[in-house]
Parts: sequence; C-alpha cells; structure tokens
Amino acid sequence: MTSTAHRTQAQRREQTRTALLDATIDCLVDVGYARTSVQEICARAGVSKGAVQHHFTAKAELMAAAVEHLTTKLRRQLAASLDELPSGGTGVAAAIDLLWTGYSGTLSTAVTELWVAARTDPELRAAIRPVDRALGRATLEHVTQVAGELPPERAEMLFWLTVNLTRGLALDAELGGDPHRRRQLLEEWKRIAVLLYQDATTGPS
Amino acid sequence: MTSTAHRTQAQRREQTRTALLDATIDCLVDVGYARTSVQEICARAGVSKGAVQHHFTAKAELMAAAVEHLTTKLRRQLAASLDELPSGGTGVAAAIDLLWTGYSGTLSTAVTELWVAARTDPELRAAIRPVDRALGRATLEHVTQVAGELPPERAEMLFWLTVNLTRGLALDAELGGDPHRRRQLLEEWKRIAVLLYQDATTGPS
DNA sequence: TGGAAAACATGACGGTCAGCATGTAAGTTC
DNA sequence: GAACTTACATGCTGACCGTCATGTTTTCCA
Repeated sequence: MTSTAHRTQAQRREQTRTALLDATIDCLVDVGYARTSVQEICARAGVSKGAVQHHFTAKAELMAAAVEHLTTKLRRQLAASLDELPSGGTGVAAAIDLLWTGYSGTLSTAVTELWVAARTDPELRAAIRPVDRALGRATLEHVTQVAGELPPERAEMLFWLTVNLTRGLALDAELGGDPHRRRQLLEEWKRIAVLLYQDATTGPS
Repeated sequence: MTSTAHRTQAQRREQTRTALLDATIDCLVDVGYARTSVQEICARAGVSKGAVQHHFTAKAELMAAAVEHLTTKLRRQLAASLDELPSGGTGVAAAIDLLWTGYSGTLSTAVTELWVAARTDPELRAAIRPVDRALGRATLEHVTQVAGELPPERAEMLFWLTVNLTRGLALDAELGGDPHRRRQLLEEWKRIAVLLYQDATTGPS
C-alpha cells in the first residue's frame, strides 16, 4: 500500500478517487443500493463529504463512475480466471464454469444492485447500458476463445442462454437458495450444452 | 367498485388494506424499492400516514404484507393463464411460455425489487423466503400438469432451469435489452427443452 | 521560498424520511 | 340514540439525506 507521505497531486487524486469507488462497491454489496448514502461511502473510504463533492458534482455522477469502475474490475477478473485455465480450448463446460464464477461473485452482486436500481432511474440507466453492452461483447469474445470452435451463431446463442441462466442463478444465490440445487442445475446445463455442441458440430439439425 | 356509503368495519379495513398493498406494489414497479416511501404509498392509496400506521406497526411489516399480497396475486395470475390454455397437456413448450409470461409481468418486477432489497435486509428476507418457496412449489405443480408426463426428477430439473433462465431474461428486459434476442433465446430454449423431453421419454441416457 | 492552485475538511441548510401523539369521523353495541 | 370501539386524519419530532459555502492542508511552480 502506498504511503501517505509525498504523493503527487495526480497520485492523491487517483488514490482517493479509487478509494471512493471501491467504497461505493463495498457499500452496494453490504447494505444495498437503497441504503448506499454518500455519508456511508465516504465513511468507508476514510474521506470527508467534501472530497466526494470535489471529485463528483452529484451522487448520480459517482454512481455512473462506479459502474465503469465495476466493469473494468469485472473484465480484469475475467481475464484472470482465463489465465488460470489449462492452456488450449478446454471446451464448452469450462466456458460455462467461467461465466458462472464471473457472474456469482461480489462484483456481480454490486452490478445487480445497480441494474435493478437503474430500471427506475433513467440517468443511471443511461450510464449503465453502453458499458454493460461492451462488457457483454468482450466477455463473449473471451468465452468463445475458450469454448472451442462452434458455429458463431450457435456460440452466441449458447453464450446468452448461459449468461441469463447464470444471472437467474446468481439472484437465487443472493437470497439464500439451496446451493446444492444450484450446483446440480449448473451441471445439468453443462451436460445439455455439451450435447448441443456435439449436435452443432457433427450434424446441424 | 364498492361504494363508500355504509361499509361495515371489516369492509373498510379490508378495502384500505388492499388499497395500501396495491399501492405498495405500484410504487415498487414505478419508482423502485429505494424510493418507495410511506408517504408515496399512502398518496397513491388515497389515505393518510395515520392509516398505514393503524394497519402496520412499521414499514417493514407493510413490506412483508406486500410480499404475501404479491405472491397470492401471482398465483391467481398463474391459475388464470392456465385456464386460458387449450385443454389437455399441451407440452413442454406451452409450459415454458407459461413460466415466461408469469415471470416477465409487472408483478414479477415488483418481486425482483423486493428480492434484491431483501438480500441486505434480514427481516424482509425472512418474510420473503417461505412465501417464495411455497410459490415455487405451487408453480412447479401447475406447470408439470401442463407439461405432460415427464419423469418427475427430469421435470423438476427442467422447471428450475427454465425459472432461472426466465428470471435472468426478465432482468434483461427490465433494463431494456433487445426484445428480439430475448424472444430468440426463449424459442431456442423451448427447442432444447423439447429435445430433452424426447430424450427422457424415448430413451433415458 | 513564497504564492497559486489543487485536494480535502468542516459545518450549515433545506428537504424528506419514518414514527408517534393526538384529534375526528364512522361503525357497532346496548 | 348514547356510550364505546374501530378506522382514519393531522401535525409534529428527531434523524438522515444530498448539496453547498467556506476554511484548511498539501502539492506545485517560478
């Protein structure tokens, strides 16, 4: 951790800025969007309300910045779990596992909070949509890179099915659904996906 | 609509109570959980804050009651769309459509709001869990009744996969994702499910 | 080395929130 | 029809919210 002695202005700025954004994410995960107040955020970040005022003109702007911060973090995490995979395309099942770990972590929990909040907040929604779409495309690329050679149309279908299923499962997990059943469902889906993969490569219907 | 003249006490009570609960649901759908205040609710219900105070000791209790109100409404809606189906088991695809319409309406939007809020609110969570589990079981029964004769284990698997996929799709819909793609994904999933159904009946792996 | 500028802290303001005390009207009971 | 209970309305209170005006510290530059 960088010391507090003799930091350049850019360093100071960047440091408290990321501290604020990280604190915002923590807040979303811990207390939810409804109770994510500026006071709570800067309490966790260890700065004053004046600081957040200096960096972001309004709370909405902070949230918009948090969205970007979140997606870059998610992308980084995705890349990291990609590196951990055994080399070479390890198939559809591995790709699905990848997506599940990506969509079931704390970062995605924060994303879900923002998503649901954005439904009734046009400003936040406008901030989220492009970033999320970009993340989706990037993830699709990374995943197809792992999944092996599928017909691109079929791969995209499988990807979006998996993403939406995973999001649903993540929601279930958030509310303390049965983890065993989730595991079972995911395994079943992997079986199905592999089966479909064979269909698509050996003989398209 | 019942007139306001000469209502019995029980009628008065029930009337404003449901008015409050309906207003709560409207509020959740329109402005989201974060901005669902007691004032806003009783403004929509056309009653005063004293009324909600009289019926529910605290806001949390109102929300808990709203959860029950919601699930009973959902159950009613499910039964209604069941009646609209052509008689006899119309297969897996019809069952999936049924689930999709159930999970993509405004009622489910409200449920999602409460769900996400409940993640960080133990009290609300405790109120939701049992009711939601009961709804899940009831829905499973109704759906299997439509889906035709599947091995019960297989049917339950398909059911939960569909539910979670549908919830993910509903989330996507809430944020203004591409409706065409959602339709496409749902059709694809129906194709897959029917395929699996054949597998399960003709020859289990 | 001293002044300008950026980064941050402090305190206050208007507004809204949930909860409560108290008052009023409608229905019930005798 | 009068006492009584229930259903609801009104108005207040303390707390918290986001925002802003103003002061203080830190870095930068000449």
